[in-house]
Amino acid sequence: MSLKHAILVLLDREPGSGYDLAQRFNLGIGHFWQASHQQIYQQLKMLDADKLVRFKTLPQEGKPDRKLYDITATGRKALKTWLHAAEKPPVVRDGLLIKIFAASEEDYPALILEIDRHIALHQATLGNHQGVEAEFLKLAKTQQHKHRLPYLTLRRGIRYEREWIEWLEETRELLTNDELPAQPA
Amino acid sequence: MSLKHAILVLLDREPGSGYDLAQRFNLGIGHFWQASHQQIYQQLKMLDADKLVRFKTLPQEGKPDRKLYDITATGRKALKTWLHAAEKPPVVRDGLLIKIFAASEEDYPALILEIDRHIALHQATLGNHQGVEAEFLKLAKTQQHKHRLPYLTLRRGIRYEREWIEWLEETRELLTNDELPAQPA
DNA sequence: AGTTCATATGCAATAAGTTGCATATTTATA
DNA sequence: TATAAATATGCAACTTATTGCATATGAACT
Repeated sequence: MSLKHAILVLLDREPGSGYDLAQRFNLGIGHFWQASHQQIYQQLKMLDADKLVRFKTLPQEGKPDRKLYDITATGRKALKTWLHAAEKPPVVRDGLLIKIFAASEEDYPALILEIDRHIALHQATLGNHQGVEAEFLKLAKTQQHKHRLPYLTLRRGIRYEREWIEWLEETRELLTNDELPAQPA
Repeated sequence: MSLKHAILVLLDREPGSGYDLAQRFNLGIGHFWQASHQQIYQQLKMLDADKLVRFKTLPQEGKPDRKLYDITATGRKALKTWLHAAEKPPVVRDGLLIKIFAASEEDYPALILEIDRHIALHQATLGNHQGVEAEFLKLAKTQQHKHRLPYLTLRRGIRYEREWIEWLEETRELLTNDELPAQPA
């Protein structure tokens, strides 16, 4: 299961609490893996039961105690094994495409509004990604080299969003004018 | 839930058995929704309980009886309502990207083999999509117009696969030579 | 003074998807 | 002649993810 390994990867880079991990999922690797804090806490508990991670409790005032998790040697071994195993490409399940597939002309106005909404969402995500890229590009070449692999995955995120926007804009145009595409995809 | 509505969409176009639907998922709309036969049978049962579909049993010899499902008026109404509701963009969860993110140099050879495997998978899918597109392009313009929306979703599938292949090939190249990308994404 | 946000963890119920198994025949392939 | 593939439906167990709720405080906003 990949969520477990995503957590192991993050903890391998730097120990942290469930809360920390939730932030790293959002800000650091959200372009290829998303997880809610509920899911993260559940998985940390299971990873602990399997001895792949361990934690020490840091008492705090007012707030619940922080549990600082760290990967174990067993965890590192499991991670390495998983890293060398075959991975299935993700299954595609896209509700918006069902809607576009199934629409009739009376649905076009609503659909175009929905497409606009999605364009805005993807543009926002793209903007975030490009912000992160800009930070990376400011680094010295040696630092860039150090973070090259995360950067390669970010490039995938950027292109994914860009591709979405291009397709959505083209599709919006074709729906508006009820036309066929001028060329093959 | 979208799987239910994907089934309603297919039944709205043409009644069919669970088995038929599984084929249509594979061959017709697999580029934006995938479902196993087990899942389809489960959902058909629930859709029937909710009166969104109904079926008649067609006795057969040797094989189990075919249950020919059809959408009901209630089902059509539910479908229309869903079609006009907002849809969240699909969450991204990609195990291969975790692996690339987390790899160290000793993992590169295994990773490059895995990337090659994924390139082949995406190329096969792209080939299938392009075969379907070629069929579409052979049709007369009036026929093309009739199937324009499914074709627009297919274009998305084609570009998705193409984008994957481009990124995988570039990434493979950069990993092989341990280089940084020449330009921003 | 009241609301929202950030910090920090968690339970419980439900929904959605996967995996493995079971049955039974016909037709095509090696 | 044996094996696999296509036809046709389904149960059961399990895994994975979502949704809603609960708690408790400090800081910042309105």
